[in-house]
Amino acid sequence: MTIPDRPALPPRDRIIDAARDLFRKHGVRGIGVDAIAEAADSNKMTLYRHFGSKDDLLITCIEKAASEAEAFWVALEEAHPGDAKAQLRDWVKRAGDFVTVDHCNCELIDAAAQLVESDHPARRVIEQVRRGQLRRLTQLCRDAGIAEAELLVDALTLLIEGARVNWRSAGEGGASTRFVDAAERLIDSFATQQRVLAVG
Amino acid sequence: MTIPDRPALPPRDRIIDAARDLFRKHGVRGIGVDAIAEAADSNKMTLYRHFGSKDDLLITCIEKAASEAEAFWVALEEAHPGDAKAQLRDWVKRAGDFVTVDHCNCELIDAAAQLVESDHPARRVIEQVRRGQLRRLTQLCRDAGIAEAELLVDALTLLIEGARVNWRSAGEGGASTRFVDAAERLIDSFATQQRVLAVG
DNA sequence: GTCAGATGTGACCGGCTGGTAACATTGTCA
DNA sequence: TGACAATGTTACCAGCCGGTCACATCTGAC
Repeated sequence: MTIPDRPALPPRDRIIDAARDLFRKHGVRGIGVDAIAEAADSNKMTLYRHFGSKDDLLITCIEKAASEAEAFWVALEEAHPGDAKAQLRDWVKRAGDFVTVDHCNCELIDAAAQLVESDHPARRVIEQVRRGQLRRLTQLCRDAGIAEAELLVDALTLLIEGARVNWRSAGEGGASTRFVDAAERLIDSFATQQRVLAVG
Repeated sequence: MTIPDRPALPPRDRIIDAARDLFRKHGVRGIGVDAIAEAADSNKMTLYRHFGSKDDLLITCIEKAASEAEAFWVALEEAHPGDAKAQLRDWVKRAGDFVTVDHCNCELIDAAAQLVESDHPARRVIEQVRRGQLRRLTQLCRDAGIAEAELLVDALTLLIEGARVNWRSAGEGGASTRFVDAAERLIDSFATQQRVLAVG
């Protein structure tokens, strides 16, 4: 157990890392603070000195995931400066990895979606992060010349959320590995704008 | 509280109905047997006389949802006898309602997916039900003349699971209302078979 | 009426979990 | 060395929850 490969990290960071990992694997409700502290090679008391409550820890995790998502967009722009179409194509591929690689931090968001009590303090943060992501992706689609950018983004949202859920329940052999293919087809459909009811 | 509009239903059925509703809303982990019994206008003891454990109740709920899904396919065949293309088009529309209407029984399945412990007794049932659904949908696509039926089914799976998750977390205003549009575009794409990398 | 089976009621147990208190340990800086 | 802050350890509390027990109530069949 524990994470012996980064001894230099202070307890607070180790706790956040462990919490993100375990929240992802077991759900927010499925893991206890004791287990988180132990996995972080720390203890419950230190956890509560840094985070006032389990919810507080959860929010911190989400915020860290959000800041990493920020880096995602920066990398996209740096890889294809000024080329929105290339960025969109690259976005699909990276999102595909993002979903199927085990280190998928966004999974935090739907782990937290289990908190159906809509007044949960984490919901606000989650909504804010999600809105930011959607705004950026919509702008990217628009820059890439997609007319109905909002529609495409909604469709891509369904695909990516479905892929995350499916990955967690079905794993390697599941449908989530087809995310990239499906996303590219949708983008094609919106880019060419030729909607015929081909079936029937 | 309680469900006063069906007094004739025996306690066992009321408990199943209440459990499905509450599992859906709060997740399997988020609701207690006491609350289920009370919502069913019954009590915990009667619950445990009919179901050996909470897990047992969960499995019964999933099985009932599965049998209703069976009725779904029967209705589809009756509505368009022998016309696979029409059935596929209708499937999309019905699945769209299925997802966005609050009475979405399939949500049980991903509520149960929170049970990440892979040895949970409900997992077996869930996997079995899911496989059956996929098989039927694949056959329908094939009958409708889709060559790469498995690929299309995987893509539709992602869409529908994403729509369910998104509906729960975002509701009316969310992306899940675009499910039908996205699904039709995907079907078009697979039916016409003309995949050009239109973007870029 | 009465008998049996199903249902309802309240109390209870044990384990887990979020959270706290008190004290011990370590490490660092002067 | 001494002092201080951060961290670790142990024990504990309270509440919730899955599950059980003993007993009361109801209902329909005969």
